[in-house]
Amino acid sequence: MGVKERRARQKKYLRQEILDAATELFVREGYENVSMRRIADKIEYSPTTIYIYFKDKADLLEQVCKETFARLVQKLSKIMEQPGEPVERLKRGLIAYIEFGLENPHQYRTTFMMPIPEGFDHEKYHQADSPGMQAFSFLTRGLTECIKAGKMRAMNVELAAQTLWAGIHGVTSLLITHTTFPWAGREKVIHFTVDTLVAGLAG
Amino acid sequence: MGVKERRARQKKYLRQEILDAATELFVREGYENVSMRRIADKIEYSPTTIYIYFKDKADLLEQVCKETFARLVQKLSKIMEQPGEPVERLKRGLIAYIEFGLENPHQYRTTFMMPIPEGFDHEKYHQADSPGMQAFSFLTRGLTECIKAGKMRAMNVELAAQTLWAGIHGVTSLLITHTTFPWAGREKVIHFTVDTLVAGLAG
DNA sequence: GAATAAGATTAACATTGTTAAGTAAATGAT
DNA sequence: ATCATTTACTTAACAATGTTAATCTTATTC
Repeated sequence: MGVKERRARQKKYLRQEILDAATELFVREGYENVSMRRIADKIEYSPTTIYIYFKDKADLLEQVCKETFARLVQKLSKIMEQPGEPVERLKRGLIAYIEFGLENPHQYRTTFMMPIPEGFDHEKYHQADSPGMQAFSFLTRGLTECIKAGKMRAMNVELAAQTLWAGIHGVTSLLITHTTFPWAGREKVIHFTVDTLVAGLAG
Repeated sequence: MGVKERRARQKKYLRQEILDAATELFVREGYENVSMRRIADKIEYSPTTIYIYFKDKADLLEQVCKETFARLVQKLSKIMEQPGEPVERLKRGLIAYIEFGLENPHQYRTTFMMPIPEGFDHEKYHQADSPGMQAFSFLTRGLTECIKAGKMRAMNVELAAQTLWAGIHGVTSLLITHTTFPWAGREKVIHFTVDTLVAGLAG
């Protein structure tokens, strides 16, 4: 009676295959430049098959981003688990975030830079276990550690974390969007921004 | 023999009328949600007429944004001309930038948050007299004044300005995109970010 | 008044996301 | 084993999009 399970397995397999094809195309050419028909061609199914597994194109993208940001959370986890000076660790986390964004510009753009589609479930989106929120919680935790260790003054941690997020999101998104701007060197800008933010918070 | 001039005037008039219609629709509903046909309907011309005055939809948007950011430059000019303590003036400028972005979210998004279309004239885009670059130059000038007045340590002004831009762009774009995020108060976040950035630079 | 040029329109194309209807095969029930 | 049903998928089509080519209309020029 493993019939149902085999079917479920097959379904899951195709779903993942669609997801992989979509990921590759989205990453390479960007969401807007990839049509449902192109994705379908890639996996050699008809376009409408995708709609059996995903509600629509936006849903497909959402799932792609979910996968990507699970990887970010993992990356940040590893950094935050490491022992050592908490301010340095926080800085490493901030830089890791920025680098991740630059390595996955399309996913970063769609998750953090695109308008949240109307009729979207905001509750769900900002739930504590969503990848975005998990990533954000590294900031508050990192800051709290710094304060506890006496390396930073006491402050409104939530507010400070939001400012940190604004800062690192700012560099990331600008570097992604304005690739041809005469930057004073990508690495330089990244490190100077992180240093400035942390110095500003340390007070 | 004022015929040619009258014609030119009429052409200019219709061009502006298209621009105004497009602006209103873009601002109200966002670039992607406005079709060329809708714009044409609004001014009671056929859709193809727009193509006589503008290369394509992207060009139309570009002109709309140009107009908007001329206004930003004006706003920043006024602030920077005012006398007073240079650090406070710089802060006021930063906050004005953020507020302008929040007041014109669609234009801000399309100018600073959207991928620069391929085959775009980067030379032209990052020319010194483009509105974006003019706005940016307020940062370097503001910083230089602070250093000259001995209120800030000597530093790589270009690099510091880019970090400032990253910071204020970060808050602006995040507040635009993630309206439902549990912010610790918009005003609070804005001011705390500006204060943190400036404090970090002052050193 | 005829020729010419400019301005605006009609019709159409290719492409998009998406849905409704239909088909074929695997599964379940009798 | 046969019939009915569910499942997986496809074909065909729709409505909307940006954009172009061809055409018509109107105004200017000679």
